[in-house]
Amino acid sequence: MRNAEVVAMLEETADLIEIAGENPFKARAYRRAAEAIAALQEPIEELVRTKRLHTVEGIGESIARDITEFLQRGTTTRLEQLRAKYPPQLRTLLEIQGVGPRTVAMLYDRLKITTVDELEAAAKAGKLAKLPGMGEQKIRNILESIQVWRRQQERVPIHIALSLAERIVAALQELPEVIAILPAGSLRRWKETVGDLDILVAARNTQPVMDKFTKLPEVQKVLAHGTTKSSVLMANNLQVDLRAVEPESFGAAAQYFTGSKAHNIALRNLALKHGLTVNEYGVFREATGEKVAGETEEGVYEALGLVWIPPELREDRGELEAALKGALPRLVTLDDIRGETHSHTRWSDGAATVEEMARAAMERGYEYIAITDHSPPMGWGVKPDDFRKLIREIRQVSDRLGFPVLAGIEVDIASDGSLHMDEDILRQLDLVIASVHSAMKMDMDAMTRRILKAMENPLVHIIGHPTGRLINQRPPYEVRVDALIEKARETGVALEINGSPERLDLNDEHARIARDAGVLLSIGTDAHRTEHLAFMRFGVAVARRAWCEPKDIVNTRPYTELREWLSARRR
DNA sequence: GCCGTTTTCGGCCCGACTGTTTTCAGTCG
Ligand SMILES: Nc1nc2c(ncn2[C@H]2C[C@H](O)[C@@H](COP(=O)(O)OP(=O)(O)OP(=O)(O)O)O2)c(=O)[nH]1
Ligand SMILES: [Mg+2]
Ligand SMILES: [Mg+2]
Ligand SMILES: [Zn+2]
Repeated sequence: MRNAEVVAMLEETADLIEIAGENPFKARAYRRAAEAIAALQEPIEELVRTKRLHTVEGIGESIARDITEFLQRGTTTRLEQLRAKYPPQLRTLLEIQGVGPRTVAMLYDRLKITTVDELEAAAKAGKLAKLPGMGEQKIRNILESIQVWRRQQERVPIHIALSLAERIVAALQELPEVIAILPAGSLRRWKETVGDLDILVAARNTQPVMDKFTKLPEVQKVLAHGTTKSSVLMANNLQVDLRAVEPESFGAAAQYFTGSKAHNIALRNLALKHGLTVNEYGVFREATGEKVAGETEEGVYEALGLVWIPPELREDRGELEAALKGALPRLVTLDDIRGETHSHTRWSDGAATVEEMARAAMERGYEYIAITDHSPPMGWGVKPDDFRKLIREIRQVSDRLGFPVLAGIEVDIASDGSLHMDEDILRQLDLVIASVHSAMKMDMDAMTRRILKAMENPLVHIIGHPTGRLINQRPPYEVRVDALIEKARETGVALEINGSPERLDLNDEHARIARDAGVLLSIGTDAHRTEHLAFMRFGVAVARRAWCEPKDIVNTRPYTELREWLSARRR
């Protein structure tokens, strides 16, 4: 599958078109095509082979020709011509805040600057001052932006972003002018990582809010400071954008600031078809300018003939079409979750006892919890003899508490696809999660075969964290997720949405494909301490972004139904 | 470059902030 390469080619083409100063709509066309292919689940080669490239929205004759040529010779004539004019390493300069395609082109045309270091040197040597439109302030800003660029950090995982946002919201809440606050952007959409924090406030008098926001104690640098919008860089190098509107526009502003950008553009295009125009202040009739909505988000969507769309779905992946037809899914909620399917205790690498985990589950209002400690060969795995004792303890605790505690295991899948635990023990267990923890550097076919073999084992109920990725730390191991999904459909084995915020595995996109295939999913927190049971909200968020309804999630089922599913696998 | 319940040509989301501009281009959300 060469989709990622094609996406990179199209993005480079788009960037270089902009730098070259060609029609910006052409650049947008290339960018839209890149997005469409990034969202594609099928290998692009297959689309080319079966002559279906044109069926992809945003791919016409020229881009189809580019893609075909790229797959044959690894580059395109279009790209070669652009590269001859502007070297591709110029694209790095675009990462510097405030430096866009026009500036990059001028820096190259006039000074042959191609790297950040050269730009810095030229600025310090006073060479930029000769350029048109380059005043002292602009040069100072570029130098400062280069420093920020050098410290630039990766995208922030959602659980960290949530707590940072809470602190800022609390500070803004103190301001007397603030009537309402809403953390928006990718955070409100529950994306797994966020690039910045986007916070919306309602206020009658917005200027003092902006003034006080830019003077918050943790602010390292003020990037912009206007009457309705400001941006700051916090001490931890996280950017925070604040937008303020009057209460009459709060709904429209919430819609705008929640995004995504692609959703906004699609929504605004839909409005135009109805003679309406949408901005962050409201929905207006194009002809008269009359305002028809804006105070609430529901009102904005309603004015366009849509039902309100949950933020998690706002990615322009079919949600507008579904909302038009009134066919949005009834997304699963935290309240729908009836129990925990993946947890650890001191018997392996957890911090709590079986009883503590069970009591914590009861406190959450669950109907059941499965204790699923590790198997060998991990050093902390429970050895077969100890596992018999662990099972006894689980039964005793369950009896004592009068609360269903399932005896489970997270068994390691060996390189050959066999399970690292005695079969007689697996038979005694109520719930078996099988997952990969070792020998992750296998080639794609071998890894896929390994997991498929485990799925064919009738003792296995769930495949845990199916791709093994750790957010910002480790890429997924190479595996054909579509093959796992197909096998899950065939066998009835559930795939896990691991809700541990460093994993979130399956991710939203894979979980959506699984759901569309009718595959059952299990949301487990992989709790290693009692507090980790609260990670369930992150797992639910992934499921919601995957369009999952309660019926798609096995642990929305009541205890008896869960037991029926578990034993049905064994027959 | 793409696309079509108004179009095969003429649009393409829409607005805030900044710096250097004397009326707005560039960049970003
Ligand atoms: N209409 C419109 N809205 C935009 C545009 N760019 C950004 N927005 C809106 C939608 C975004 O969700 C919101 C915040 O912008 P961000 O750049 O912070 O993006 P977002 O938070 O979605 O993703 P992030 O995790 O920050 O990369 O502003 C745009 O070009 N047009
Ligand atoms: Mg954002
Ligand atoms: Mg932002
Ligand atoms: Zn685990």
